[in-house]
Amino acid sequence: MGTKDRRLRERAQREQRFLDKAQELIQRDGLLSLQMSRIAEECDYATGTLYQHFASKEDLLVALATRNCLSRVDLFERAARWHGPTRERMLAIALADLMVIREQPEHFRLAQFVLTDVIWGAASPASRQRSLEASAPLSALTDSIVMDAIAIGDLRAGLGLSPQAVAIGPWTLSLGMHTLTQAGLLEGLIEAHALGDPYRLLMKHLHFLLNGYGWQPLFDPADDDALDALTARLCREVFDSPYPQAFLPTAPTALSDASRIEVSTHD
Amino acid sequence: MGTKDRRLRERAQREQRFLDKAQELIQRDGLLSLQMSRIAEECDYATGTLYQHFASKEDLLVALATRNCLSRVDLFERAARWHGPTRERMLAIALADLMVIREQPEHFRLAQFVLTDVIWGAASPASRQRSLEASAPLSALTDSIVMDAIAIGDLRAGLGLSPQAVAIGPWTLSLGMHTLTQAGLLEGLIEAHALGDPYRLLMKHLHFLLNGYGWQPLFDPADDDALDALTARLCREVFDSPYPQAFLPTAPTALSDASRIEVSTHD
DNA sequence: ATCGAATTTTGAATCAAGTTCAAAATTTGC
DNA sequence: GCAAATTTTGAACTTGATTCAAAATTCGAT
Repeated sequence: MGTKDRRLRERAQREQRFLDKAQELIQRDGLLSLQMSRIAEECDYATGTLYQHFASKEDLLVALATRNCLSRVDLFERAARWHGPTRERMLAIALADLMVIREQPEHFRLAQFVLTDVIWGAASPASRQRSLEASAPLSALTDSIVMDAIAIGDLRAGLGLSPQAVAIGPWTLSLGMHTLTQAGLLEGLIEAHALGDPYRLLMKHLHFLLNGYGWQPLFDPADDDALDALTARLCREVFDSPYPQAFLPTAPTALSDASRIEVSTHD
Repeated sequence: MGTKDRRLRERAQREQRFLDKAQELIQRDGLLSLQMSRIAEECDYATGTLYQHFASKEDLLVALATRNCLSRVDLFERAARWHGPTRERMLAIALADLMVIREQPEHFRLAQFVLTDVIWGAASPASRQRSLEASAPLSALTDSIVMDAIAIGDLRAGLGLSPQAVAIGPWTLSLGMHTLTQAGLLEGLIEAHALGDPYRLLMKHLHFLLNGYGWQPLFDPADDDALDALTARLCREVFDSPYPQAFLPTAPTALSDASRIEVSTHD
């Protein structure tokens, strides 16, 4: 029954092509102007065929976000399985996230859009389920770091929290910072108050949080040089990746009127 | 020239009515099924009249989110101007956020949706500007708490960060946690690992973060009773509000299979 | 009070996409 | 080689945002 297999394989390939094309169109024209008929057309298929794969536009978006999620697993694995101090492994996870976002900001915007109840709620339960399953490995990896840290003694057992509950802290901190950054909500603040690069800011806050947990060895985020050195080393040793330009402290520009406080949306 | 004034006032009133109705419809049928024509119709106006106020549906949504933001200012002010330790005032800000979200989860979902580049990008620059301005007072209030803390000595000056940069930490932590919670992404984890209420979890992580800053007086988040006592006291003293049910530790239910890790979407 | 200009309101018409589905094309099993 | 089963097609349908010419209202001056 090789024929059956072949057809299934071809079908799966086509699905990937659709997703590739969707990705491409989003990258080119933005999420806003993504059209189902366009995706099909540019793949030389009829619209109806596209609907054979995805029950709705929302479903397609969720599927795309899910695939993006899966594509991140290997990067996270490198971070989690790296042979280094547990605290640095946790930072490496955040760094992995960060690298992806810098390379492909649309991935994050899509994920953000998909998490919206408008989209999430309109997607089919099956798509949602698949999406949830795709992210399980990612949280499992971060959880394992916390467990290692407790086992080794880098992290005082307990804290009154399960390992999973601890892992949620850095996760939410990153998520929140990325959300603000992507929305451009920090730009006003950054200019007005010379906050420096938002990702550098994220790394600092992560260190503060880890310090708060008492995660050994403690680190002083105020020491910019040490922060740079550590971040650069992790990029190199864990990811063979150059130290991201974006992290360098912003060149001191002429400060604009400090009374101008620009932004937020506190919820 | 009272006539001109009256017309302007009436116009503004009508705009509020439109927003009220939009809010109501969202609450009733969800953001997904909000229709422009419906809003107009239920206010006994023609669709075109609605478009006299809002250039597009996106504009209306941004305007609504902006108004919600403004409505929160007084709550934040109570927190920021409360006569208590700076650390507790900062917690009160987070608590204010939390109370709003529990009372009106749609407010948060709307804000989340609006921050999406699909909506934000489609809104008019004027709407965006107004929205940014509306949130400035909120960040100004939190910033002022940080500045007070530094002035009093509760927070070691510096940390290598400006007051604004410090304030961004708790903000992002809250934002991220709310995002996960709203999306229902924690539900699987919570059941599987008995995390307890997500908002209780948020309060704990906030304490860890503040401890990480060295914000005096330090607090041990592992002490559930003390956490409850503190949270309850703040609710009462700052907001005259009863201690939210939701904060109580979840009743120990039969734990489901601990190997089942359900969720995430790490970005 | 009345008239014509200016402004505002109206809602049917327009337009844009997402979605469907009956007909056409293709594949399968015999 | 053929009929049943499956898949593909894309024009038609549907929904809902947006527009805009006509109708109604307000205004300012006489």
